[in-house]
Amino acid sequence: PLSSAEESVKSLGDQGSGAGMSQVPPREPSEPSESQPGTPLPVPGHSGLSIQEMVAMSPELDTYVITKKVKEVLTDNNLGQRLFGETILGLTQGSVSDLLARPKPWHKLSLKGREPFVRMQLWLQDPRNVEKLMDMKRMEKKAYMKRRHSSVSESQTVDSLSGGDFSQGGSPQHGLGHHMHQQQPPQQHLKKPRVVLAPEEKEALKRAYQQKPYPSPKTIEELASQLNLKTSTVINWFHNYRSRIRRELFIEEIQRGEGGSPSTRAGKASEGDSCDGTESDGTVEREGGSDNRDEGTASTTSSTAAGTSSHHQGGALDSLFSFPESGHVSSVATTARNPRDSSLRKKKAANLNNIIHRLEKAASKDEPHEWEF
DNA sequence: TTGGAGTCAATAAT
DNA sequence: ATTATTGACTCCAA
Repeated sequence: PLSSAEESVKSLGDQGSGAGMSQVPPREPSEPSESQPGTPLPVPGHSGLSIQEMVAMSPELDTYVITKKVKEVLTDNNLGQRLFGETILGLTQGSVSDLLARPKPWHKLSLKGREPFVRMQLWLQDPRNVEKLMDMKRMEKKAYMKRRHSSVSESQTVDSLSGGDFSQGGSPQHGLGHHMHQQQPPQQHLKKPRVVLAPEEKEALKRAYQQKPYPSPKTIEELASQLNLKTSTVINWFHNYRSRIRRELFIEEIQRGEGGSPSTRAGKASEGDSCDGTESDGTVEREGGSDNRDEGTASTTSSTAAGTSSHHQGGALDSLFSFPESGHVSSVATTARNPRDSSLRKKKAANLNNIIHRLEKAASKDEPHEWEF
């Protein structure tokens, strides 16, 4: 019943005040050459504007609703993330999985980050797209079967013909930028063993993170040697961890107010919370009764009413002084009260440290600089 | 250079 | 077979 896939992305204000015309890329849809700036994926039918343009004009989209719907459609039709991702979004399976499972709220996305969601929205718009994908799936299977058959009975591989098949769809839109090192030829070299951190190492890193989300190069070196890891690995770990923690905060922000049914408590006691007393958690966590919320400064109140959400207009002020994080320092300290889910509190604390880090960094700069909130 | 955003792609887990 | 996880890499802005 509750479908209403948000608003469409149509209706374009034309060139009312449209600055310059679209520069006609002298590039003819020639061969499978890599178009750099243009539109990698054809983008369904829509007028001739690139997705980039559409993304720029797109109204606010509810990424949560969109991914929910996409997941539903994919499973209902037995369509995999790989095919969907490569064909519709121009992304790999892993990226699709991540995107569908943990979509960041629209206002936190960069122009680039919004692209996949606009594509999904467009895709959902026309049911015929599902049919098309299913057809492709069939074709792939057929080709696969054929290949398997010929390989056993016939030694000859006519790949040369390269009937083009579907593969040309345009997945390699990633074009430049992936000219990894060597590996193609019979290079008996080695494929990077792919570092896999042991659970204990991760624990140690997390502990270090709690203490210092932004370790100095000195600290990083120490950690690296102590854990016997490459410095770059430690650096990458911190980059990734910060980034992923941040995203979880966004998600919790969205889920808040999840009406619906008293489904299974998404408690998800993840993170072992290996609190080794080292907490040093300066976060106050008084147990306040009322849970007063958005004061004059309404934080992103995603009225994620289960389903048929109409048009939530407001919001405009949300991302106002949107530092990487939303919410205000004071808010964080105050809101940290929420007995259940100590991990949430921990994350908020990390978030606070994050902000503090920035403030200190900025404060140490030459000029007294002023905060432009 | 540092940090953030997006992804890739190997490999874990279902 | 698919989907989930995650270290590393590219691109960018400050």
